[in-house]
Amino acid sequence: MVLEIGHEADRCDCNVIHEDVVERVRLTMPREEDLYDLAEFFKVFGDSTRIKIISALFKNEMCVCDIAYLLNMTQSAISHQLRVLRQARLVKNRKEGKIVFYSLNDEHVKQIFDQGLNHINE
Amino acid sequence: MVLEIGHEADRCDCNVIHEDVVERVRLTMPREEDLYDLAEFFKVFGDSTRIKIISALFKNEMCVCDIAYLLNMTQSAISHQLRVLRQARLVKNRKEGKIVFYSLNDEHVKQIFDQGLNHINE
DNA sequence: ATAACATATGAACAGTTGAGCAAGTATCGA
DNA sequence: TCGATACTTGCTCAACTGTTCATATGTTAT
Repeated sequence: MVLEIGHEADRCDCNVIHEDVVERVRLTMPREEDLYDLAEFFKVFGDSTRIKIISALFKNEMCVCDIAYLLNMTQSAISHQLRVLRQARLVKNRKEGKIVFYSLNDEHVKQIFDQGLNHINE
Repeated sequence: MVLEIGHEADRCDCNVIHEDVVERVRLTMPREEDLYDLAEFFKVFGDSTRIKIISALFKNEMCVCDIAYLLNMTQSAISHQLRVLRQARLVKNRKEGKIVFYSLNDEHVKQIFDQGLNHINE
């Protein structure tokens, strides 16, 4: 098999390659960077503490302390996770004196959450 | 504040708790176990290698070697990740002699994938 | 049988991540 | 101004995860 210059087959250690299929697929795939961002996005959903927080905020905005109480975890742990959710733009907050209320910040979240539930319940 | 017997406020180290809100939220939340499974499910999407594999399989079924070639990774690495995807019931495979072809196994996957893309592109 | 090859798997290792602790910031009330 | 309180953040460590290497399994051709 003739490899083109610069062809990225350095690590692939097998021979049966359906070149036509691979190249066709390559054309349809999103940019590498977008796929990376997408994985980062789903990573945020991939932790049970964060999923619980998201699930809780569907019903009501809540302050950090309420969430810590609800989930029986330290305020620090919740605050750390809220930061992750904030950075992913999944939650927003408003301040009322000392108290910070968090709520969801995205319309897609509920749909993604529910479709995930569909999958695990089928 | 009076704590009920067996109340799970052991680790919460603050005082301002909106009990009514918290208890109302608690009633609407899915079972702990389902939330755990949901996090496990999203964890599978939270790795760029697996996202690339999923993204590739939208277009065509492919053998392990094709995927390794496409992503310029070792066959072993791909095989390991395909196992994760298989265990999450996201892909299925069919065997043709020595070659194993993988394809997607779920209708929700495309929707979840696309809604994730919506989020990062907004 | 034996060789060749596509894929799977186990162990090891590096890198990442979540939680707790302790210290810090910001706001309120006295 | 001072203490109390709601929250945030830096650090550390144990636990987890993805990749590689070496090896095993299963299929085909000779």
